[in-house]
Formats: sequence, structure tokens, C-alpha cells
Amino acid sequence: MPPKLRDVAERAGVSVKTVSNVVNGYVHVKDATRDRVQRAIDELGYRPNLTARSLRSGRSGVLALAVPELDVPYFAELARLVVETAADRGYTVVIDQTGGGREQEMVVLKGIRSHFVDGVLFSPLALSAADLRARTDRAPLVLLGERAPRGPDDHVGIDNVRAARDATEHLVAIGCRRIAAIGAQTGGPGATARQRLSGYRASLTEAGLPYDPDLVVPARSFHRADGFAAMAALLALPDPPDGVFCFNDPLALGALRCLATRGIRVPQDVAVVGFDDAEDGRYSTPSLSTIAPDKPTIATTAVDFLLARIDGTAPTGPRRTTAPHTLVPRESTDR
Amino acid sequence: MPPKLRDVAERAGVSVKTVSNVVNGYVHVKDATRDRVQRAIDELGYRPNLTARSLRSGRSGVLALAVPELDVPYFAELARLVVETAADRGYTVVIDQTGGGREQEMVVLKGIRSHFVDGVLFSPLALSAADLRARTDRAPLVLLGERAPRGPDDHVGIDNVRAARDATEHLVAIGCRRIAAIGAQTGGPGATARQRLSGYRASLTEAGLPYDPDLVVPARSFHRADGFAAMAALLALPDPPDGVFCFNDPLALGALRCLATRGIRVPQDVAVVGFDDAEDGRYSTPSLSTIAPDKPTIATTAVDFLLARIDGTAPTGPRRTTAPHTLVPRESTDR
DNA sequence: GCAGTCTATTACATCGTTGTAAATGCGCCC
DNA sequence: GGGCGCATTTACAACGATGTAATAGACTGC
Repeated sequence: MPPKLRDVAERAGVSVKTVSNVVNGYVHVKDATRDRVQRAIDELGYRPNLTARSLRSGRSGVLALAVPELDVPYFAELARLVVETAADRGYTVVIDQTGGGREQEMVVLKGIRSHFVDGVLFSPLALSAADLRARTDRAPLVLLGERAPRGPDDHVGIDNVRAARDATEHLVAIGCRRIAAIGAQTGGPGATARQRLSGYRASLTEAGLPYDPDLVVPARSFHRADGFAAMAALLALPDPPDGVFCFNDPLALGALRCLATRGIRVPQDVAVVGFDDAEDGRYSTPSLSTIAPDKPTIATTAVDFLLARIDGTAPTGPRRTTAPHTLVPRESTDR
Repeated sequence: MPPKLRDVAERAGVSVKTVSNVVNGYVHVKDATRDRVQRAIDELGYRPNLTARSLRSGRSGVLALAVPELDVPYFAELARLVVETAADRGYTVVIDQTGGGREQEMVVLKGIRSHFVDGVLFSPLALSAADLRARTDRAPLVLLGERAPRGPDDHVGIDNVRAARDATEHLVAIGCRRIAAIGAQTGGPGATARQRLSGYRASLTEAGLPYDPDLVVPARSFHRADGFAAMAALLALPDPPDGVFCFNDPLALGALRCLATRGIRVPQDVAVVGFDDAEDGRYSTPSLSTIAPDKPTIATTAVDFLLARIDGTAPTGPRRTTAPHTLVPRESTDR
């Protein structure tokens, strides 16, 4: 049974509240008393009970981070940054893995009120803007990632359309004429994929290149295996592409792998661009050109938005920020 | 202000305790009452305050997972599995990123008593066995990963010596004669690296190959960049290796990358084996042969050990389990 | 020498929930 | 019809902390 304030108080011969005052650095405590109490604290190894404190204060000092999958590098890196930033601000982070399904994401949305977390950073995949608007609960929530529904919530993302254009333009610039896109999400509510697709198309139009639906391959999920399969499908076309824009890095790495097994040279025969700038792509062979969202900015902005909501210092309307991104050219487009 | 039991009670015209009984599925509640209360709950959107519940019960339903870095694939995958398993058992997981430093790891050790988590899964890098034994606090703790100090704590790991031997033997079997090791930790308390090194040496001895200290390269951390640098150092030797055993996959991928930039063929000129079976290695070019620890077993065993400690159903002595591992041969040793 | 001010300390209520034990009411049996 | 047992409901205390307001004492100034 761990010691509590009362145990310390008895040992130091003072009231419970005085101990509490010492613990919280209250000014009006005589030095002699403070020392005595402090000694008792040390001797007993007292540590405040955060649960009790939290019940009293209404704050838990815990944020939730809800992401689809922790082992997708982008989310792992984001999680790392969020946890670090939150720690800096004195907060702990619990991780919620939604799996990306609508049902589980709804649970997160509903679950917020289960006090215990002060606010939620949420990176949804499947939820529609309507789902988000339907939320009755106005608990502190910040949407994370590239998704930007016109909802009532704070949001931190990047300009997906612009980024996808940058990626595609880059392929055009190095001489690609038949440019494929891997990662479209047909039907699903995935705004991210839609935005990237629209940037891709805009870029084609701008370059005077035709839009060929055969070159747009959907991906069920965003893993290497999906990229591999999609690339294989593209290579089976009568007129295969000479450039591929993948909607994230694992897809691109899967595509690279597929090309390697077929003995197709990258970037000479096919150039590849990814998205997210996961660490893997920096050391793959060939190394992967990619769109690099400014992840540290995303993480810190999101955490600070959320803390401002929690503290009530945020403005009433939703805050939306677009974090910068850059194109990082590497070997997979180096020609 | 979210509704509480009292609000529901007033609305339903019953006592607070009756509402509590309904919420907790207590049997002796008249159906009519139960319905009335349930309606009030639904209308008000009542959700129990987990903090209060936790204060009352002494349990928070939260486990902590302390790992060095979330964006090292092995830890990300482990985290994913742990979070999933814990969720299955009705627990939430908070992530603690220690950075792998002794100081921060000590904080985790001390911090356990800061109630709020019911137990800790801890994957230490820098802590010594002495540090762990010095823990006065007997809060539920399970050590995770490959480290196996003779401490008083539950532990789930794999047989590192055996696994390292398997890896090295595999290199011997495909004809390597000068086999290097990347990832030694000189001086540090890293038991993992020591064990893998000893397995490596044992295997050399067994194969009748000389042990050449020049072929053992330490790594400051276990990232791709370190593997790259180590490989570069090995290639600069007058008599470079024809096989490399890397103590984890990122090191191996960094090494592969280095070899690729030098135009050295893998596996023909140099064969490479990694450790951990991160998803990256399955799709790298060449794909990476590696030691695959049974991560799902590690995660579920660890969580179950911890929950048993928490419930008090665990035996008194420390429990130790060695999860199985397998060698997964891929292209990087396919010759 | 006494009101007035300031410091240091304290008792008590409270955060929202649940365990304990007691109260209420009903049916049933002898 | 009085008593017993059971189902149902309740009041109250407690989990460990902290805010509020009150108290006791020390000191100022007139």
C-alpha cells in the first residue's frame, strides 16, 4: 500500500493540507515545516496519486492519439513526435489504434467523453465529414493528417493537392510521359486519396498529358504489398508507364521491389515518387524520391492546438493550419 | 459539464446507487427500473467517469509500454501488438518513449508508483541488472525484449545467443569465411548486443573460423545510418568481409544501402543477415534475410504476464519465457 | 493596548464512483 | 396474521487529493 498524504502528515506531525501545500510549492509554509514535511516525504517515498488529483482537478494530463496503424512508418514517426511534444508540455499520450475502420473510428469519437483523457488527436481514415459534424460532444479534438473536411474541428494537415502536383510535375520534368498513380481509393470516403488524385490530374492537364484511367490503380490499404501488386498490374498493361506517383512511401517501396524483381531499371525505365518521407525510403535501393511533409510542425502545431482548446485559450471557431511540405528528389527519379 | 450518476438518478427518480447498479449490470434491479434508468442514461448521454471509478477501485485499466523509440520498426510493431492485445483484454496502453538513455529509463522505473497505470511493460536498453534489482518498488513490471538480466522481474524475450548463432551459421553454410558483425555495444550495459556477439563468436569457433576483432564493428545506435557507416568502415579494411551479421534490421538495411552505392553485389560478394524481421526487409532490394522473433507471442505473453501480476494470480517468483525465433532466408543470403 | 494585517496552519467539503450494510417492501408459509 | 426470506433499493462512507474558509498567532501602527 503506497503512502498517501495522510501518512506523510502523521509522520511529520502536521495536517494533510500542509503536506499538500508543500507538495504543490505553496508559498506560505515555514521553512522548518517544509523541511520536516519534505523529509517525511522522502523517507516514505511518497508520490502523489495522479488519479485522485485528476478527479479533483478535472484534468488528467493525458492526451489520446488515435491513428490507423502504428507500424505504418508515417504514423510511427508522427506518434513519436506527438509523444515527445506532449511530454515537453507535461502531458502523457495514450495510443489508440483504430485499424482505419469506420466503426472503430466512431468508437474513438464517442469515447472521448469517457473522461480520463483531456483531449484527442485524431487521424481518421474512414470517417466522413458528416460523421465528424454529427458529433454532439464538443470535447477537445484536433484532426491530424492530410484530411481536411469542412468540419467544425481544429485541423492540421498539408496541401495534398499541391503536394501531389509537385510530385507529378517532378516526374514530368524528368521526362516521364506515361505517369501512373498508385493508391487511389475508389468509393471510400478517403479524402486524402481523392485530393492526391486531383493534384495528379491537375498536373497532367497542365503538362498537356492525357489522363488514362488505366494508369490509376487503387490500393486496398497502403502497405508495401499493395504497392507491389499495383505495380505488377501496371506492368501487365500493353503500354506500361514510365513514371509512377505513389500515394505513400510503403506503396512506392512495394512498387520498387516489384520493378526490381522484374529487372526493370529505376529511374531509367520507370521513375518512382512516394509520399511521406519515411526513413525507409532514404536507405532503399534506389533511394526513394518523395514528398516530405513537415512532420515536426504538424505534431507540435496539433498538440498546441489541442492544449489551447483544453485550456480554453483557443478562439471559438475551428483553427486550420496547412503545414509545409517539400519534394525530396532522390535516386528513384534521378535521371 | 458532462452528466454524472446524480443527474441520471434525478431524472429517473431513483437513487445514485441504483443507477450505478444499472450501469454495472447488477442483477437485482427490477426491469421497469432498469428501463427507466437506461432511458435517462441514453437521454443524457451519460458516460461513467473513469477517473472516479479508478480512484474508487484502485485500478485504472491502463498499462504503460516503455520503449526506446517508437519509430524503430521493431518497437513500432511490438507496440502495435501490445496495444492490440491489451485492448482485447480491456486495457488501454500509454506509450513511454525513453530514448534509450539510462536516466530516462530510471524515470520510468521510479514513475511506476505514480499510480495511474496498473503496470508497466518495459523494454530497457541502457539499464543494468543492478538498476533493476535496486528497484524498491514492487509494482507490476514485465521486462520485454531480448534482454535477460538475472533480475527479480518477469521477463519475455528470445534466445539471443542461439539466434545469433543461427544467423552466423547460416552465413557459414552458404560459404562465407570472413564474417563481420555490426552492432556490438562496447562498454554499455546492453546485454542484448553482448549476447548476440557471444552467439556470433560461438558459431565462428564451431565452424573453425578465426575470430577477427577488426570484423566486429560497434554501433552507437541501431539505425540505418549506423549500419551504413559500419559497413563503410568494413569495406575500408585491407581484407573486407564476405558476410555480415547485423544485430538488427535497420543496421542491415543501412549496410545493404552502403554496399549498393559501392556497386558491391549482394549476396554474391557479400551476404547480409539482419535481426528482427521488420517489414522493411521483406521488400528491400535485395530482400533481407533475418532472424524473426515471434513478436505476437512476445506481446501476448508479456501482456498476460503483466495482467496476472496485476490480478495477483501470478506465482511469487519471477516468470521468464523465451519466445521462439526462426531464421528467414531471403535474397541477401541466397547463393 | 487594541484594531488591523499578514503569515502559517487547519478542518471540512468536494470531485464521481462503488462497497457495505441497512432499510424497505412483497410474497409465502405455517 | 405474524414472521421469515428474498428481491430491490437506499444512505453513507470511502478512494486520495485540493480549494475554501476559518483559525491561531505574530506583528504593525496609532
